[in-house]
Amino acid sequence: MARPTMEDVAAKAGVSRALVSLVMRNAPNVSDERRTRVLCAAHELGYEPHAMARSLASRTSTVLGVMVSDLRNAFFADVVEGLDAAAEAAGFHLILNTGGRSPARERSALKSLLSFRPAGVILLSPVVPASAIEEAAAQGPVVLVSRTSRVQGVDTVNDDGEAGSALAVDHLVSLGHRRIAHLDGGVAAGAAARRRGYQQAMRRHLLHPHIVRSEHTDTAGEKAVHELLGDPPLGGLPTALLAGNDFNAVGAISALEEAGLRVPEDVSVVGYDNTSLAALKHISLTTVDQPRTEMGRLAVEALLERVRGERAEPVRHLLHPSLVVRSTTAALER
Amino acid sequence: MARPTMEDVAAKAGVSRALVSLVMRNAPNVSDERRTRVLCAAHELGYEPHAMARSLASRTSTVLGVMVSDLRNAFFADVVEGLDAAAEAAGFHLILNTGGRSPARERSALKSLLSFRPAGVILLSPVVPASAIEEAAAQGPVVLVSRTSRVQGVDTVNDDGEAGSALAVDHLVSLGHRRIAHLDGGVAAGAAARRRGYQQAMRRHLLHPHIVRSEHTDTAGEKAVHELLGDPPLGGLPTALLAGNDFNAVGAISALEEAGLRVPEDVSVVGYDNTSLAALKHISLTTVDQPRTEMGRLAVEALLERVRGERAEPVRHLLHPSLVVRSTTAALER
DNA sequence: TCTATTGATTAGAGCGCTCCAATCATGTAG
DNA sequence: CTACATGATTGGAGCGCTCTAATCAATAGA
Repeated sequence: MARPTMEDVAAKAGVSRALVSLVMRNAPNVSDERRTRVLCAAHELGYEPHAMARSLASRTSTVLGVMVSDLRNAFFADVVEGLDAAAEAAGFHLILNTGGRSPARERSALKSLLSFRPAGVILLSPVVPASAIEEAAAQGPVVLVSRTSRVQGVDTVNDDGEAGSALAVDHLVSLGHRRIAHLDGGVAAGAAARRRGYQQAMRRHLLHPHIVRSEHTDTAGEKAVHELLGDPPLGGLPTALLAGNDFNAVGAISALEEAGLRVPEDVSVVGYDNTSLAALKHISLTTVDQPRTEMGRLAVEALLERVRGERAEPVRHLLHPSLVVRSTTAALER
Repeated sequence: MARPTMEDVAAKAGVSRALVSLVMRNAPNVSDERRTRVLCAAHELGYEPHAMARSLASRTSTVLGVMVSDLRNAFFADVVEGLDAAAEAAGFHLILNTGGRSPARERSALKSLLSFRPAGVILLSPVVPASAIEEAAAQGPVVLVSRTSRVQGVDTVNDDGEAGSALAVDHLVSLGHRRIAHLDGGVAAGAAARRRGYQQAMRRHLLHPHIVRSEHTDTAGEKAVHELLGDPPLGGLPTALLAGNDFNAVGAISALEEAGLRVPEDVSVVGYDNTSLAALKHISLTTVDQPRTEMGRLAVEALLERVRGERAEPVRHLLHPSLVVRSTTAALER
């Protein structure tokens, strides 16, 4: 026997299908007597409304399309948690895709999401061209996370990479450091902002920026330190390092220690992302924390504001990171 | 203007709605001439079929409900990646929920998923009682990942925790170790199997198991080592440790090193899970790897076999882990 | 007494699609 | 030629629901 429908409940409760519909949406103007009768019948039959039929008939959707470029990245997994919590609280559901950082796959993933006519779409660090985003935006509200874009009518939620780097530099300067190098994340998402923030902060303190091209991996961090030690900048070896992310920082630390330099006594190191890695006592890395779950929450909030028609102008959230000071930074010994 | 419907495409192409439907499902027995005409019209209008309407009309679903107990756990994030890849390849979509390890929240999350009448449901390490799983199973196929259950008609996909521990113990024994302790994961999911596997493997080698109650965190690993050092077992301090997971192992290592013991020269340590942590050169932890993405793939496969009616008997996949030997284990020096 | 007024209830159309059965072309054998 | 396949095309019902407008009952006002 198939799952019961509204018709079955109506028959059992001896009312019309429309009344059942009203009760299921707990509309006002239904007598208590009928309401309980319908509710009982529904319960006895194990009836649950059919979300898709409801969506089709009401021409509204409770589904939010989410495309994640890479779920393996703990950052996005955390954002999705925030997304889900906020969506659930508002009675919405997530339909989720991964794009694998391939424009072609992401494009088809996006198309796939749109075929469900979601209330809106949230894209986490997409690599698709702006045109694809524009197309999606023509179908409904779009929120971009960890990606900026000037597409009309698209909201964005980003972490303020510049501010994060500034926070780190300020911290190091306050500890007396003046020769601070940056191990940069290359083309990785967000790396440009971090680099910019570093440069600006250094100039603000009237210090010379020194950037070593690197990547967001521990081996790249090691390699960068080797380069630095092999070919020190004019002013001498840096006394502090701002790594592109935590993995890079850990690599840098192990290379420093191998070279006989102590962290933080000889060199201070700051990471970025506050991954679970950084929190390990064994590593205890000073790092920049981004409010990841909060980013998810804000993304849903922005989307729902549009869905509800409460706002039409685009909003661009730039979230403030915070510095988590642990044991890899110390005052400069003179 | 609203999104175009099949009707619009039919009008534009000068054919009936039914023909458009046939073309969209690329059914046979449609003349090439009409097919291209419909396809052109659809393309010009930017028409895409409405997945929910399609689902409602065809009484079939391309949606798989997925409930994840905790997405922040990298293990599940990886499984979801596998899930998504397999689902996409088969033309299915994921609708995803998180349960936050709370039975109440999970229950409502599950209900929520079922309201979409998915083709089936996949639960990742759910904490809901068997009755809830039974209810879900009454509505359609259910696959359990990282949770065993004897519920009728439910498939399960698990990593073989016993085999993993055995692998680790065998490795240590082959290196000459005989006093091997286990830092156990307590009530964490999967910990019991790992403990069992350790005990069985030790007995098989005619060795005395020694279990230290611990948890899946680095601080717990440290604490466990302190206990071990403060109150050594009868036969003397262990020369090798099998930790409950990688975090625990890292904590154990730092406690050992603090106590002046070298890893692996004095004590070998094996982790479990092969997290990104273990792969860091700085840590380079020997650990047990579970085929996470593969687990996701198998879960979808099992589900779709049921959906397609290819199988009725329950299947219980037990995936074989493998040992990743890195630098925290070495032959016992005598 | 009759008409408004209000609140509770329901019939019926329709959301965008699929699917069955019916129809309409063709060609092919009798 | 007619009869009959065979393949291409279409009308129309219906998936499970919502929503508008209509209906009905009950009370209040004149």
